Amino acid sequence: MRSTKQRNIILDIINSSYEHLDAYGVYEKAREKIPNISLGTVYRNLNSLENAHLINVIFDGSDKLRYDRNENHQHFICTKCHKIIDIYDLDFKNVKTYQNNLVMNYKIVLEGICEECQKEE
Amino acid sequence: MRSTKQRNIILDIINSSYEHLDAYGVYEKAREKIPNISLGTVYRNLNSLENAHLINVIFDGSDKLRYDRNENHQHFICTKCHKIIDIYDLDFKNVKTYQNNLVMNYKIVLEGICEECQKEE
DNA sequence: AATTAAATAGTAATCATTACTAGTTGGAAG
DNA sequence: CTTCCAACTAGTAATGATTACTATTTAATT
Repeated sequence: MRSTKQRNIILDIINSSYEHLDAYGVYEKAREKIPNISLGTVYRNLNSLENAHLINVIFDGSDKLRYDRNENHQHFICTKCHKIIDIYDLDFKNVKTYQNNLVMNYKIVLEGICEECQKEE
Repeated sequence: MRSTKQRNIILDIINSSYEHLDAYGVYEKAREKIPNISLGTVYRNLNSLENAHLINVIFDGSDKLRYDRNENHQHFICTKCHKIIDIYDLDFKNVKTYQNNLVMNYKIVLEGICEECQKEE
């Protein structure tokens, strides 16, 4: 992965934001620095940065993905308005509520490379 | 939520399958029972069943969502081929591997209704 | 049996994301 | 420093999963 002006700016936007931006939001912020940056470039870099484990994707239940810093924390996601709240103090012994948010269920996903894909190439 | 033939069959397909079907896969299985069922009906019912917490959605990193039984278990998802593996014996003390799958990172999401949305109606 | 809101089939529309193309550039190797 | 080329970019077109729409049907209550 080469270091380009576009990629560095996109990574910086994600790392310095606490807004859980979607691709278009990143695009808008990136245009402040590079006015003619292409939306396709933003998508391509968000994907490659995610593959390189430099940023994270969040599926919030809406039709668009959101992007997040690569920092150890968890999320509460509202199933009505799709708001994302960062969690730094998760206590699994009592998760019926988190602060004043009502928790209905939780999901744990391990991500990685499966046995078959490890064998390839 | 009314009980319809279509909705009951869709719920039954999800509950009796271990394949983590996507919407089109559910549609294909549903057509075996109701040949002229509409794809829109499948999408609409998958959404309403999920809102009613009768089934679960899984985001596997691909461009389509997948649907799962509402049963307490977790998932390993391969970031290369998007394979989903059910986990019934998650041990958080050692998650560098799960069986022979290499775990790169994990995500925990609490889902529910945020403080603001609880106030509404 | 009448009523009506919710659901359906079939089709059209949306729009987030990806693909494509011609031109540009990072950075490795001489 | 120059050459070189795979990786990258801007701009635009295409894709396709999902949702919206409309006329008709139906669950289930009174």
